[in-house]
Amino acid sequence: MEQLSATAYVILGFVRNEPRSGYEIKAVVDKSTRFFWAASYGQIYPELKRLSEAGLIVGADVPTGGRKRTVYEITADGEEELRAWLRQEPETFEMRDEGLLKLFFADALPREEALEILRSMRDRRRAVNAQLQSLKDLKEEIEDPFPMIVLQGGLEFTEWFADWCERMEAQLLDSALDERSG
Amino acid sequence: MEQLSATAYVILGFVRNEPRSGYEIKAVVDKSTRFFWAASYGQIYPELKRLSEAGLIVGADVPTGGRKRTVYEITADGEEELRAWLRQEPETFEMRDEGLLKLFFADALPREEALEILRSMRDRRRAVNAQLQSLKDLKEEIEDPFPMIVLQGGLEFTEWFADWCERMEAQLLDSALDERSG
DNA sequence: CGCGGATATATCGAAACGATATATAGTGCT
DNA sequence: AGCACTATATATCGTTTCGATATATCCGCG
Repeated sequence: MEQLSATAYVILGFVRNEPRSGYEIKAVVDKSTRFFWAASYGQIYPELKRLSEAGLIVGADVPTGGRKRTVYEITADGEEELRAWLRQEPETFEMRDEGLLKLFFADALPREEALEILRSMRDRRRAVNAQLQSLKDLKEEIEDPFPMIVLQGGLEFTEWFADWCERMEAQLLDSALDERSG
Repeated sequence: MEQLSATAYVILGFVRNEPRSGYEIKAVVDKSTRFFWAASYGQIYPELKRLSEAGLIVGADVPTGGRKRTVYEITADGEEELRAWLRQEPETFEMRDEGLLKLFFADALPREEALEILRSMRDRRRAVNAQLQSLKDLKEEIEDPFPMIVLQGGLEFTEWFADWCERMEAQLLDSALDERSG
């Protein structure tokens, strides 16, 4: 069998404990893993077909009134495939941060405008932190601790990053003073 | 004019102070911005053509022996375009971390194997930290402070992340003990 | 009853990824 | 001098992903 994409395992993970439709998978991804692994409809629906053909999930037609709807459950093979993947060393780690990119080239701006980049970055991280906090607030206590650990990591990360921005802003202000006085 | 991609600005930034070929741009990206903004040949060469046609850079044929070679410089228009972009609020922030994704679904594994994910993540962050440290070591003191600030940020981030992995590992071990004793 | 938003699936062009083809230059080894 | 290997340089191409949108039904609210 072809190597599955990480997005395939996102799907396996989310249909593991309860049956879900493609739409529901997209919704739950957007409320949780999106911060470190996003998925679009253009990935999810074709992937559901592939996983179904491979026998790792099974779909059941559960229409809501007259609108057709297919919910998927994981199979025993799918469970095993998911666990096998979880046991492998994580490979992909990618980051795309336009803020860091702008900061990298900030020498092209007057110093005061360069500082503005750091302030934007800080504000953005704080905003995401608030977003994560509201996610945390509406979550009841559950037996599976891992989603909460990851969410807590997101909270600490955004806090750390925002603080780093402030420290760097202060450092740049200090060095500007040094140059003028010394 | 069409909106330029962030990768276009990476190119503008790197040809700003010295003329560079597409190959050299790829090389310098791979040694610096790759950690928060990667670029492939498939983006760079077409983008060089577009930027050249738009008058934001100019190419000069500077062959090495019999091998043709085009190096690009930024124009006054290109400088202005770069600065205008730097002044805009950063938009894109994306992360894809297969480690966090596996951790998120780690309840599907026995607890001991789940901890192994955190150990892998920690090791990986430490390895990247060492990589960044060696980059830092071979860099002489220069007037532009921003690339070094960003590099220092990468060092602190990888350290923070590795430490977080260790803290979470300890926390999971503790809670496992609690369950057994209480 | 009708409007707007949520549910549900599908698709499609544009962009990005990443691997590789092609060709020449330089470097080191025997 | 001959050879292999790596670096330089540009180009391309199939696959994947993004993200926006088309289509259709359902439900709640006024």
